[in-house]
Amino acid sequence: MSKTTKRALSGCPIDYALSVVGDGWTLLIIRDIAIKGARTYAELLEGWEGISTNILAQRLRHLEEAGVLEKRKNPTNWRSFNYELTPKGRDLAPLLSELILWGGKYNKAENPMTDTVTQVRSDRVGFERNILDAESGEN
Amino acid sequence: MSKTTKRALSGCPIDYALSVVGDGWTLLIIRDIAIKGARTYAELLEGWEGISTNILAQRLRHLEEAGVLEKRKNPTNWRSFNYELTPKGRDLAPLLSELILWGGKYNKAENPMTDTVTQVRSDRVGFERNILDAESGEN
DNA sequence: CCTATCAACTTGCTTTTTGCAAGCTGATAG
DNA sequence: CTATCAGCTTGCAAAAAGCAAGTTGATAGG
Repeated sequence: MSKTTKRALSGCPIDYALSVVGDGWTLLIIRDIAIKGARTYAELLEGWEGISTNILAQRLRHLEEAGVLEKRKNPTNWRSFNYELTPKGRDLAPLLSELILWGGKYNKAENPMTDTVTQVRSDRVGFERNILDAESGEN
Repeated sequence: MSKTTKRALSGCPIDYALSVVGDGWTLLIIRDIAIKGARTYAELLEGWEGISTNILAQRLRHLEEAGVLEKRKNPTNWRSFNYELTPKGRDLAPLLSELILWGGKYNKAENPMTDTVTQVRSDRVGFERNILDAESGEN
């Protein structure tokens, strides 16, 4: 299923959404940026699940091209870059909410992120505002 | 990224959710059942995007094992089966809403499913109730 | 200048997953 | 006892993911 087959062209909004964020890694990257506060390439590499470096680079490029992320110079470390969500990326906040609620409801494993589930359950609006209102330069 | 690596075990609800519905095809299958009303293997094969038969079989097995789908005999055609959403599967309705809203907002292609986007925008509760209240035997 | 540093990638190769076409299965209608 | 047909399997080629090691390039320190 190549990236630009009938998939994105079917015109179905679900299909379009999945063509942008529908692979196994993309929403974890967005989670790390939106919730965990990861910003640099190195921070994203260290995520809990261990994405490999070539795949991370590829996905970041894809997300930039899709207008979900923006790469900008880190103001304090000249050789580092910050990946930030664009408004389009921040608009994924409600999707994250639903993933957290559904995952929190049905995942029976031990849960280090119980606090996040609890937060979304008790104050979904606040959770999403944290993501939506994130300042990132101008945008 | 095998199906049962650290991914599902990280305890993160997003990670768990993605381990169940996070690949490119799964949510399209759920869309076809929940929205398009597809029920049989053959109907699912004919979806707009053209999933291949071995992958469809694999995904259906995975979704059954995860408790999202249920396979039951078709009452009118003895050699056919119906795939139906379980309560866990129907609980994905809000996730579909968000995908549709996000996809509808940012997809700039021609859009055969504009009606669905419009419906979710104007009556999200009703849209989700259609999925959540679907009768499917006992459940 | 010139060399070491280090964040951010690339590259090359192996393993896994996907895609496609063709074939198998098995209950029943005729 | 044979054809049918929905629902799959199987085999093989192509694409994607995973892993380890190497490359790049601006600058800080000598």
